[in-house]
Amino acid sequence: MAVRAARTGRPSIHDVASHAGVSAATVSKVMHGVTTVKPDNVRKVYAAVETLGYRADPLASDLRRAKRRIIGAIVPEFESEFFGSMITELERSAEQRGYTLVATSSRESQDRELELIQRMQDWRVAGVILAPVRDEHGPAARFMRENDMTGVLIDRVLADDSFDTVSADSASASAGVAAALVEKGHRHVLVIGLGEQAATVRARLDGFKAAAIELAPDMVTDIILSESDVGPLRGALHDYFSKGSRPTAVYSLFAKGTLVALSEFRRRGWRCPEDISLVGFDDAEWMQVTWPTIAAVVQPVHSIAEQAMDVLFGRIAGYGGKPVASLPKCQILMRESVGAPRHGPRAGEDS
Amino acid sequence: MAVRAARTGRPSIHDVASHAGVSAATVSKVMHGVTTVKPDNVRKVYAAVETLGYRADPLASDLRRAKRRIIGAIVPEFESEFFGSMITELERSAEQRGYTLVATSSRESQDRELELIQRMQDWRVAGVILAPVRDEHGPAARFMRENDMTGVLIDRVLADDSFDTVSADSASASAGVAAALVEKGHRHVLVIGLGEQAATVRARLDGFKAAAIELAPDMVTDIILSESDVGPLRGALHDYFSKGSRPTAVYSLFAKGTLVALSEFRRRGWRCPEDISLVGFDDAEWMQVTWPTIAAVVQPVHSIAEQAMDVLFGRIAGYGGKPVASLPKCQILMRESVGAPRHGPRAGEDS
DNA sequence: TTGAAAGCGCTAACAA
DNA sequence: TTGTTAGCGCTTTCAA
Repeated sequence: MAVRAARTGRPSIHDVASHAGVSAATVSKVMHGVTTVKPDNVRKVYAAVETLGYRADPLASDLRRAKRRIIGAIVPEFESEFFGSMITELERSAEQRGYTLVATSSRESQDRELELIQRMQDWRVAGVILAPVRDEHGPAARFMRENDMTGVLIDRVLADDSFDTVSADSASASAGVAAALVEKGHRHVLVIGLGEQAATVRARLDGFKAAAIELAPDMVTDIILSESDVGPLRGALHDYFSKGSRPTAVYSLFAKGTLVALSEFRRRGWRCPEDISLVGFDDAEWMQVTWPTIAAVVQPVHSIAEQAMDVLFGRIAGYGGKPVASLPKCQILMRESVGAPRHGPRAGEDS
Repeated sequence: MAVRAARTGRPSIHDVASHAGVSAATVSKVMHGVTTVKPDNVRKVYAAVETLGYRADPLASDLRRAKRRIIGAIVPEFESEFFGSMITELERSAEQRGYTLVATSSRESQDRELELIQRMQDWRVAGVILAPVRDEHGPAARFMRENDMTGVLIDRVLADDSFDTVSADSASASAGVAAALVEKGHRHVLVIGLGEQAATVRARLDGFKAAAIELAPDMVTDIILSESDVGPLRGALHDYFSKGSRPTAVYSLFAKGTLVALSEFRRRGWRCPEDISLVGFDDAEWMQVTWPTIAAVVQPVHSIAEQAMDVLFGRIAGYGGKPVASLPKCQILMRESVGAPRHGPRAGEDS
């Protein structure tokens, strides 16, 4: 009796069957807890499983059932704390339900985003969590629509009428930032963002402007949106200050922007918050240990992941209601980098 | 003629076959570029593929070939820049060779590490890149050995005689740090690390001590190793300073330690580098934009990933030589957080 | 309560 | 040059 299959070197369900003196079908039943198997056979099967070290091949099993217990995830990058913890949470949640998460990175490329969603489709994943590069109208989302894929859109998205969406309530977070800045006395704020992230930029910008105007009608809001990449933003920001613009605070709509702003301040010898205040989207561990500590909008990563998976598995189970749009709230951590505006020239400036 | 398969809703190879008026085998041949197919049939198959939007199911294909074009990766966490870029690089490299990377996180747990490697085995992946929680003797590596899995160990590992290993040359990097600190005039350095990461801690520590003693025989090296977690380290570090120890520099052997050190300095009102110098393993984007900029050892992420994948695919291709141990070099960025030791009491200290 | 048979989507051997 | 046949490892009727 061959104890091991010839090809893979691992015992198959047939090896277990012959070892236990039953059929493969019976083994399958035992493995799935079907109760109509004679107790004696159940025992024999378990014994065989034990001695052979048998473990089912989930992919072969999925093939037959025509339903893969795999959830695909596509995020714009792996390098940030935000998406890193997002993947961690999604993975945990998927595994809790007996699924495996296959996480991929679009590396901020819409072309790659499309390739990835196609691969997910090729893999016949049960569902997809897509964090698009730009917004809910990107190529991947379109592909999902055209191919009736089941999935949920997260992060850089607004409400959509084909898919459920979950994203931080950027608008209200921005309103909170505006309120905090106004309260400190700021009346001239520079907002920087990435135009590429169409969905969220709009919400964050509108939320800020609306609240600012309401709370301080004399508020001046400058805006720098870099279309494609972070590089141009760096230049635009430098030009902006070089032309003499002197906002008392900068609000960055995305994580890298906060770094770009800090870098520009450093270049000019400006200190936070003495010379200029700074607050940005996305918290990071380092922000609470540096000098100064950096004020940040904390996105509810856990809630986003949890809610996204909840509705995704609802859809997988066949729920057919209209798409829902969730907007879990952010938290604002006003740290040292935000102070009252100073009067008079900054460090390194002539009168 | 049924254009779509009943079960998955997607056309199968048989749909293409009947649509093109050939057999499934012929379609398969065309898809694989076999040249013994009549040009006319090639054209017909392509046409059918086009109109049906056919794409092969890679998992079904792999099942039959008894070889999955999947590489599994297990890293301790997704949240750090280091492992984030590592996954990005591994993914890129795997895809270049026509494989899909399935990345998972052990969340710094050895139990989970074992479960994950078992799942990789269940999935019959072609190979595994394992970044163990602790070292090359962990449960996952043992499982790989016992089950003849093909894989490569990276990061927190030393040379191994079952598996190829790739990790940054921690010892020489630490020697470089020692040299730089000695050169600045430091003669009392505190080194902090995580005992849990047995493999790298040893190399980094030994490298530092050896070089320090050689370059400055009067060097005093204090060491705090927190066994399990970062939490205890925080306490130990606080106690250490509270007891009056006054090194002029701190060298952190791991990324989080750098944050813990900064946090402790902040708590005491000490400034870098005026009151104490700081240098740590692992660079991060924020380190070059904060005040002060933080000195760091930059690990060669790209090289590690590239070399690991090179040797992994060599093994997959059947190469049977003895395991190799690669040690790509680190780069040391000595930034503002490292200065000459000051004389006299620090800020906030009596006498 | 069981197992033979069929088949998920694909590929590989072989005969024609 | 092609199609038939026989599976990969598993599940699922369905007849016994």
